[in-house]
Amino acid sequence: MEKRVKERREGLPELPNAEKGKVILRFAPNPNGPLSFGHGRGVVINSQYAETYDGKLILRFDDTDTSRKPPLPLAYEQIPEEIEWLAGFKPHLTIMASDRIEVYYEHAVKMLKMGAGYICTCSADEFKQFRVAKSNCPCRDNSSEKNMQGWEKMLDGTYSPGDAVVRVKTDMANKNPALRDWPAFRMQDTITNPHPRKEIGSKYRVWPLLDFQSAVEDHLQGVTHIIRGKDLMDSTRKQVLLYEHFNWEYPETIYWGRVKVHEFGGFSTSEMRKDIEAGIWSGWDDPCLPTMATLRRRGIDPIAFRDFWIELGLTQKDIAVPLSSLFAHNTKKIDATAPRLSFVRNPDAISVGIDADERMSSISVKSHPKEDIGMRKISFDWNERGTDIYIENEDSTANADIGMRLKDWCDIGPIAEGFSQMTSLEPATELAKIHWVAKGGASPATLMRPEGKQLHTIEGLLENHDFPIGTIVQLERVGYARIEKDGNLIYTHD
RNA sequence: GCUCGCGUAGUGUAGCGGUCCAUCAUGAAGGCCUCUCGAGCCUUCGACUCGGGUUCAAAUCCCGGCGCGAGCACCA
Repeated sequence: MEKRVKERREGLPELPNAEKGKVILRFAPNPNGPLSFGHGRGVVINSQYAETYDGKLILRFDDTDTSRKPPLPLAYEQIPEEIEWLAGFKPHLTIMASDRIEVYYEHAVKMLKMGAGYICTCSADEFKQFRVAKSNCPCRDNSSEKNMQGWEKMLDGTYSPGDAVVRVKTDMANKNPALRDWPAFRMQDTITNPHPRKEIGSKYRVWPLLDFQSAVEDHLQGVTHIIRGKDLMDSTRKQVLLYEHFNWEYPETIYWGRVKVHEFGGFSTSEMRKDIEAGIWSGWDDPCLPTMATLRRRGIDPIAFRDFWIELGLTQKDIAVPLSSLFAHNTKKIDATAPRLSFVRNPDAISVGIDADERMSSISVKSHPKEDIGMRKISFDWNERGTDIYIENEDSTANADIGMRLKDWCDIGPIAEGFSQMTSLEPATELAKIHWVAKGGASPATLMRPEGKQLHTIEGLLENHDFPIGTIVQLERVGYARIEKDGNLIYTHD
């Protein structure tokens, strides 16, 4: 009997009805902040499919809410960079919804003239009653002339925000309440809350809602496949009803479920923005925040982040993943190129006694135990008794009675009054191997280590080095860390 | 309340009627290797939400229950 090994599908599943070279995908974030951890999924999945099918990826800024989720100017610049970092290429086309308001207006007018939509002057509460009761609101019977008059009143400011909306006619008896005559346009007070893009500012009073804007734009751009969260399933259903009015064909749509990262409970872009402005966080790349900027800063490899998302796949299950899953991917990417370096926390000065004939001016240590990525040199200053080093307090107390192995150098005997005699250059296997730095060969540095919403700042002595800013190193017996601009360290992961 | 969706080892996934006493990764435990508590290698552990039905045959199809999540915003 032979055991058959079943073929296991690798990577993402095939896209339905996808023809190589003709696939058009889009990634449509709200630029109310730079990209978050969760946006990574949209970037990775869409860009991966674009590559696989030799298709196009459109970046669309859905910036149509000027008051609740106002766009952040910085985001328009940072998001494209973040996409390029993660996807490995620039979007083939970038669109801003705020540039396309008049196009949406044309479609609104078309819809009103067709009798497929109407101006509704009911309040949100009033309409809710109709929605619950499955009955038509009085505005539903407006003639198209009356609707056009209403539309003009919205545009010219006769109406104020809250007075009127444009609704898409579906069916008030639709068994899914979410689909009943849904709103397509509302008014916004752009005098009080101008759109942050200067060229838009207070130019428009009437703004499309996502379901309308996105639906029209997807059609106009020839989007063939929409990949979105399953919380948008009803959005798809609303849009399909709109497409039927226009006689358009809706793109293939694929959904993913909700992802929660254990370590990051309860962060939203709006909340982060508020807290950054309040000074709670140092910026969008604060070590504690679940943003792509922070991931980059902490030394997460973009390929590892891609692998992480691709492994999660495209299921509609709601999942909760630990950050360690991403870290496992990252270790695979960075370990081979991460130079080893010693970082001594809670340093204890130890004087090491060495006979004069065994003193060398320096030793050379491999930067990586397996890979050939160079050597580092550790120099010593000698005095009458020997030389001074620092080791972690925890190590010196734990091993004071028996001595220890100074990794890559020598064994030392028991420590008494800050002094220990070197016993051998060759390692005695029974001794604990600890890391250390030479007195003149290290400089004070801090290691920033985020733990949930807490940032721990660990002081220590970092072995001297000449690695450039941004190098990801492995601190012996501590973990991976990235060298920051000021020479300090930010913790990557274990 | 109405509507929609999901439910495979601790976690995440593959499988989607027989080749499944169910894949792979991660995790945990043990071992090997190694001058790091890192990497690598090996072994082990561990799952089809429940109940009916259809069928010669169900993780896979159907119905119901249960659990979880989402939508019903003049947010995206």
